[in-house]
Amino acid sequence: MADTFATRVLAWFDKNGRKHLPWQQNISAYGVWVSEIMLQQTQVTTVIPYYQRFMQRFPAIDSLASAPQDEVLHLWTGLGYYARARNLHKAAQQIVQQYGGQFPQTLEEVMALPGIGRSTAGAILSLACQQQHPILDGNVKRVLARYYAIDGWPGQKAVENQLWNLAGKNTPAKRCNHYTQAMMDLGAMVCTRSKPDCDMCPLQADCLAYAQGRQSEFPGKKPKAQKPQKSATMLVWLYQRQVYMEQRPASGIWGGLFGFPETEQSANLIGAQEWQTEALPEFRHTFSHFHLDITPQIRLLSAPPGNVIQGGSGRWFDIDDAIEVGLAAPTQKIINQLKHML
DNA sequence: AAGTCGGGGAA
DNA sequence: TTCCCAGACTT
Repeated sequence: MADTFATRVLAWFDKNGRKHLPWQQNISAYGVWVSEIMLQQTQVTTVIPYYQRFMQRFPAIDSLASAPQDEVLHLWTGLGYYARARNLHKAAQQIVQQYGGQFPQTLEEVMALPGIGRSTAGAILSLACQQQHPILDGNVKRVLARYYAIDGWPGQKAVENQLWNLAGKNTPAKRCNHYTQAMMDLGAMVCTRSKPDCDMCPLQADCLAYAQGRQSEFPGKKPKAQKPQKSATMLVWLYQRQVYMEQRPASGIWGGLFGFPETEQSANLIGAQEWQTEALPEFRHTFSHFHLDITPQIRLLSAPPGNVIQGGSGRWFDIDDAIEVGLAAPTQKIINQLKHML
């Protein structure tokens, strides 16, 4: 093979790579950073509208740093992995304090920011600053595991180390930004999880998986575990068109988001007030590691809630107003159902 | 090394 | 249904 790995990948990129994504226009470290965080474990088509809204509201690092956390979480509502938003917000404040609002330019400094690991740091500095760093996201893992026929699940340390070495070996000094984008595009568009389009691949000639007809065997699959099933009742205190929600603890599931009280614990927060109950349909919400069957239960109050909820730390929200705090997807779903019913 | 942390698109 | 996606952090 006359051309090197990187040369072929770059030639493919020039013809077929993605060059019109929102974060590829007027490239800045900040925009690339936001996009990389949103894109962690999240597909491009899902991210694009979130990215647009986020950048419109927070066009620069200092505007993000000075915003209330609730507003940041609000713009993350429905995107999942809310620690990403909390870390992004915290990191913006660190950049203002430690670097005068300028995004740091060394791998060590960038990796020290919350929410940024080695791959994301490499991607930002490569894409935005033309620095030569390898990345190892899901796309690159798949391309390299197939090209070199690397056995084993990349979640295992030894396999991951092997892939990092190969990623570093192939990352060129010239056009490293295009190479980084090219590897992600190749994994997303050609070397796909199922039915890879090998006839369009610039690496076909010496891809070991292709030569052996074993594309589907790489990368090795994660050993699958049975997902536990849990259930929860969400109490929807309702007065006219207002609902009661409490902010969840900063860490743990749905950290920092607002949600309905779960189980019966808030029943004793109510005074001698009368209410009517009304059931909403039960539905299932699935996390990466368990199923949650949710039973929403409306408790319709007949008198103003002014001093009804006594021990609660929550707030009342009018469902017709813009609720500018973070909400988990099931919470948003229940509110939408309510708006339809009432 | 294993567990935690969301939600949705695709097969 | 199951898999897994531009992963990082905690224990």
